[in-house]
Amino acid sequence: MRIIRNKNFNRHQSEVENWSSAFVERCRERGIRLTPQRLAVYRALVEDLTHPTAETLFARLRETVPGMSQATVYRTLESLEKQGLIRRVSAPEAKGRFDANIENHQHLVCRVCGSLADVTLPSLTKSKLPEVQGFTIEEVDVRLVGLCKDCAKAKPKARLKSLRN
Amino acid sequence: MRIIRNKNFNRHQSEVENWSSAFVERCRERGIRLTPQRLAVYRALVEDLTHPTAETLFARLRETVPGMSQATVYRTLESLEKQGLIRRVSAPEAKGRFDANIENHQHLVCRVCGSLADVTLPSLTKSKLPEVQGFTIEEVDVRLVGLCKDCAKAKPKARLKSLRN
DNA sequence: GTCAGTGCAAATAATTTGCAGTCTT
DNA sequence: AAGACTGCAAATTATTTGCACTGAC
Repeated sequence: MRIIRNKNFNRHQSEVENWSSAFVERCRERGIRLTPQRLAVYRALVEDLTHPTAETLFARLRETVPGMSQATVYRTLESLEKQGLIRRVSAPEAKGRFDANIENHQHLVCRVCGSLADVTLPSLTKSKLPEVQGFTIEEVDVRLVGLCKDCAKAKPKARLKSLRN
Repeated sequence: MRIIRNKNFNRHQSEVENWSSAFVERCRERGIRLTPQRLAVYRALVEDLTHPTAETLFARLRETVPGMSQATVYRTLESLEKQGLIRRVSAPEAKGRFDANIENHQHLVCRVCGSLADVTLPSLTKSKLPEVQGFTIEEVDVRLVGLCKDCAKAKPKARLKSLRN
């Protein structure tokens, strides 16, 4: 079982460039208007491997892109998601989290600190889509919920605690 | 591949009774205080198979339980979740959805209408937890995203549309 | 009697929307 | 030039919190 996981929080600059130019190309192909804001939002998402929220992205973008507005970030993320150019990751904490990686992969979610990491489990990824009568499955979204290394170290009895509390 | 799915939106009354008394018992065992409100919230969740939001539950409860407050619903759901007596379902629409069924099962999420249905895929359910270095997996949460029967009928070209839009 | 649980109302957080103006194509 | 996209601010939606009171154990 081979695990692909990024320990760093930022993607390599060269990769960011690749992703961005691929993005520009895809937008052109599809006739999606390419504004500086849109590219900036996409780029910021590509750079950040922590699956940031819309708010987090906005906080960063407002510092680098003069006049960047909250609404634009929200609208852009929504529209890119519709285009299938980015992905929204299911985060049951009622906060949207986004991911520029639209390849099939899974997510590790720490139930203590809420951290979200990518992981690729070939066993899950390669298996074909299951079949369910009366429902057209297009995508399988797998969240592996548990304890990240740090939280496992820090709170070995977290589960017991939470049950008692 | 055996599919277990409920077509009705409400659980059978007799089942509701069973679940409720099991709940009462578990609370007693664990020393969790059993207030009428708490039982009412649990019961309302058991009755409703649509994986309702906190708001939806509150809307119903306020009609039947005099004086039931919003805060209580939110607080109760949160505490029952911590106890592992109910489950929060990952709904990437940034709205919490809950489920009284804590057995291992998967969810069908329609990307058009947002409906959420239970499904049990033995192939996924029976397979043992995957292993990932440096992360303790406690639970695998699988969402099968696609089109429900109604939306597949109504919008056969929904995907194309959304790509264009 | 104790303290976890509750109701109410107000606060905070997260996201969306209206509208006038701007910039991509 | 057309209209998709943006900024700003206000509105809405979702969830949380403080505090005084109540009721389960």
